[in-house]
Amino acid sequence: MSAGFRGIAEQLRTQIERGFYAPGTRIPTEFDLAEQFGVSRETVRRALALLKTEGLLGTARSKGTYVQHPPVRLVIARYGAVANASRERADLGPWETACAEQGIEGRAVVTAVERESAFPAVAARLELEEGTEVVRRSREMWAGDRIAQLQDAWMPAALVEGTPLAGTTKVVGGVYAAMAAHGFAPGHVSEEIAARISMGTERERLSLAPGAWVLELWRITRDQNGRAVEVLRTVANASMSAFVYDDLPIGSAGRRDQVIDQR
Amino acid sequence: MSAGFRGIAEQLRTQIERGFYAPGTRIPTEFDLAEQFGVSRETVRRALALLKTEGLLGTARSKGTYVQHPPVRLVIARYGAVANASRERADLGPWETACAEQGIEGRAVVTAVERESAFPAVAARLELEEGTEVVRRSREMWAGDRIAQLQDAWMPAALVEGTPLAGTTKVVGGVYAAMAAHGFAPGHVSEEIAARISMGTERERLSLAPGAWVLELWRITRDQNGRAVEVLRTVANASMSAFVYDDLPIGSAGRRDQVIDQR
DNA sequence: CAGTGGTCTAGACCACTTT
DNA sequence: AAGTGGTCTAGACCACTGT
Repeated sequence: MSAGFRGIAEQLRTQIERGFYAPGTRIPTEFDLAEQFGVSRETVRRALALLKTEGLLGTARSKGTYVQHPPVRLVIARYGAVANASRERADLGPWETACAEQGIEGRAVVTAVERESAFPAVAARLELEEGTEVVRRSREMWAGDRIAQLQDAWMPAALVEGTPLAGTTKVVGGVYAAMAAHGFAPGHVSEEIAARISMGTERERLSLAPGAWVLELWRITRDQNGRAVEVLRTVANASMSAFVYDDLPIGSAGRRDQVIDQR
Repeated sequence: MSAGFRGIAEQLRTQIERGFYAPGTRIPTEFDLAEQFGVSRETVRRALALLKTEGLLGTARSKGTYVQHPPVRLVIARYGAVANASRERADLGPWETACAEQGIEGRAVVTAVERESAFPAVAARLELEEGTEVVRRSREMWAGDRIAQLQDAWMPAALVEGTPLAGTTKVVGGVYAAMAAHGFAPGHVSEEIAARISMGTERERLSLAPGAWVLELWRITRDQNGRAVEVLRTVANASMSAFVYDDLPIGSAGRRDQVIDQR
């Protein structure tokens, strides 16, 4: 039970959870813990490594090992009444508005708008030939001092040419409104959520530890005629995010069994 | 680049991705790798530990280190047209059907049906006083020889008393049909998806490595009057799962991301 | 029995920060 | 200069597997 580095990790985990070591405070040095537990420093380091991958501890080189604050979970409404809640100021995007409502400073920063060839994952979702020209809008969604999400949106170049959607500036009034104004009003969307290990550049941009996970969400937006007009990929810090689908209607209106759960 | 245990991990990762070490095959022993890279065995072990938390490698005690097969992603339709796809055999539940469509043998096993007091997370979602009596149905969702999901469903005891829903056998025709037959037909559902580190018993039951992540999905089902009649918690192997919401209708009011809560 | 991965040690050097 | 975490080593013993 209490033997080995796993046992040491368990004891430390308990102490953290019970508040003996409070979030933000420093725990004893590796040498001190080694002496305290009567083991070598390497054994302590193995225990600490476990707690680091669990997100309970973080280290600052040459400074010490700190108890991490529990991650702020941004609950992001993807659908439903909540998603249409009050939005007084039209100059603020949904991300900023939402964060503001929670007392978080939210910013959405457009990092790139570029024309490129659709790679397979994008082409398939837009129902285009691979290599067809598309316009990519890349954005960083900030929550406080961290990037919570990276977003890339692709639209067929033929569709957005000459509209503000192909420009590098923020789209005033929102992307969906602009789409509607140019004749391809969104009709419905499909979303897919999966989790995976963070990779290369995104790990740095999201300030994630090696081995930390991300949530990858793909959304396909179709117009009233069912034509795919936009595909959006969101890569989110998994421990900071939750996605909500509110008030999905089921049962009535001739559609039977619309929700498949795992029964 | 090639220095240190991270560099060794990177070289091995590349070799695995390029097929030099194929899925299911054994890689050289730790001693051999140490000699091959000209480092100590401990350094090799640190590199292997990285690849294990990434899910690329697995170890069998006293047998060797093996390249893991890429995880099978079970795409699980939560909503929409896909969820209404062919379902010829009424005796098969949605889980079995979904698995069959992806060429996997799926089974749903009821592991427990018990009466208990609602703990806070359940009581809040069912809008009950904490401690109110509820009936829990626990199930394991198998995909092949592994458990892909653990599910617990709670319903107010007062609602299901005397119906098949309080029984320990599989509910023929589906839970939703049984609910409708007893006067609380489902009207709409809300779902919330988040990711977190796997814990204690669930890690063993899902055959996960320490530090592996799970997706936790909560669904609240409401009847036509908006009363919460069931809450379902699904804990899924994160690397094996994808959740899909198809054909979500967008009102003219628009639908947008929003941060609605913080914890 | 030898082979394999799991654990542990005592000591070393480094890069970096704080005093 | 002292303290701290990051890396690495050479060697040891264990539990378990397969021959």
